[in-house]
Amino acid sequence: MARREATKAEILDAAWDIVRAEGLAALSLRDLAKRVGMQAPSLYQYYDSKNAIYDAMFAEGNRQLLARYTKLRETDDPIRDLRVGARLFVEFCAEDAARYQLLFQRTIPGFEPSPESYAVALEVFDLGRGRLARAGFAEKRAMDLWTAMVAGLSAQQIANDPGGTRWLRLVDEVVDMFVQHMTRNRRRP
Amino acid sequence: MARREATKAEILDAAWDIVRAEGLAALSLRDLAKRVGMQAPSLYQYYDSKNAIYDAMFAEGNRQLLARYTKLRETDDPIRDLRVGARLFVEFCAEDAARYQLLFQRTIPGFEPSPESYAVALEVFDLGRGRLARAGFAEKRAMDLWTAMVAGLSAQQIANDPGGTRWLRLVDEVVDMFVQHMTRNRRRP
DNA sequence: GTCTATATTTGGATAGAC
DNA sequence: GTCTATCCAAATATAGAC
Repeated sequence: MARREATKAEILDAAWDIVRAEGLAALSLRDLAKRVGMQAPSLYQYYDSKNAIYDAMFAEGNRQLLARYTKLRETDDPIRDLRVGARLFVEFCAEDAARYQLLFQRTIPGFEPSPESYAVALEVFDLGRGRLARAGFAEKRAMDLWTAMVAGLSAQQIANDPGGTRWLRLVDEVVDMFVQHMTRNRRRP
Repeated sequence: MARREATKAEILDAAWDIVRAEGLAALSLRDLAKRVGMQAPSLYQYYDSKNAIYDAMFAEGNRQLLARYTKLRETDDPIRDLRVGARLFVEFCAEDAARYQLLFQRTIPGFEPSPESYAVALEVFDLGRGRLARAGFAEKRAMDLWTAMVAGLSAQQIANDPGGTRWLRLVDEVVDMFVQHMTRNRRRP
């Protein structure tokens, strides 16, 4: 039935509302049920446990990110694509701190994503790696450097200027710095 | 009495043991009391609340970091000092994920550091800013770029290679990349 | 200063009626 | 499929005896 899927989606939406307002760790089944007009035990008709809800949120967040990435069409300027992609990522992180915490930090004791959900996260990662390789940076070291810089911009933006653009507007500069550095040091021991 | 201070320190040590083993959010007064051989209510003789314990841990963590920084004596090569300082920071973060979470992320609902504890964190920040200025990078933009890169290396090291050196060993390269970039783009609009 | 006892709240999860 | 009732566990915090 589509009805069931609609209810599951409604529950997830309410869960996002709660974690955005109260913090990721503050999610409780009672609050969640109240918000969708149910009693708490009824939630178990839709999700097997609280962690199953976190897991569905994890997968959904990664699918959102994947959707934005795939919507970006590649141009004939892969460096420009890198800038756009990096900006997309930092914006995605900055617009929802709770989601960022769920997707990229491991702060909920006892929760870890299921293999199926984690597969979506891997897809995102591989897509990013592909874009980077297409720009000429296929080595593992390049990808490690790249992820560190994008992660750092995101972390600082969220932690020290939520809602602002203080680190977001450094994205282009960082990408250029990276590209120049990697180009200059190409193929050296 | 020094006895009281010794007991407070013992409690803090036990709290660090717990969060390192179980996660920052998994700290409970019952477990903590058991570990120091008390009943839970007795802890209130030493700390007013659970958040007061988090607060003391926050201050202690920052004092540890500050101590390591001040132990680094400045040389006549400020760029080299930057490398050493950045490595120190990433190592400090990587060696204790729970401490990193407490000091640099805001994941405990309802906890925020007291002004006194936060003052220590500011001291750390100012010290880093001073080192960076001494190397010739005094602009706010430079500091923002710098913190993003160091934070990114730390975050990736903790999240994706705990106990390893995969991002730690990129520190020197990142510092050089930063220095070359900032030097090249110096004094431009 | 430490304890026992307990208040109070909150939470995840299950049983079983309807 | 939703509810009520409840279980069970865990948690912070307080009161008051010793």
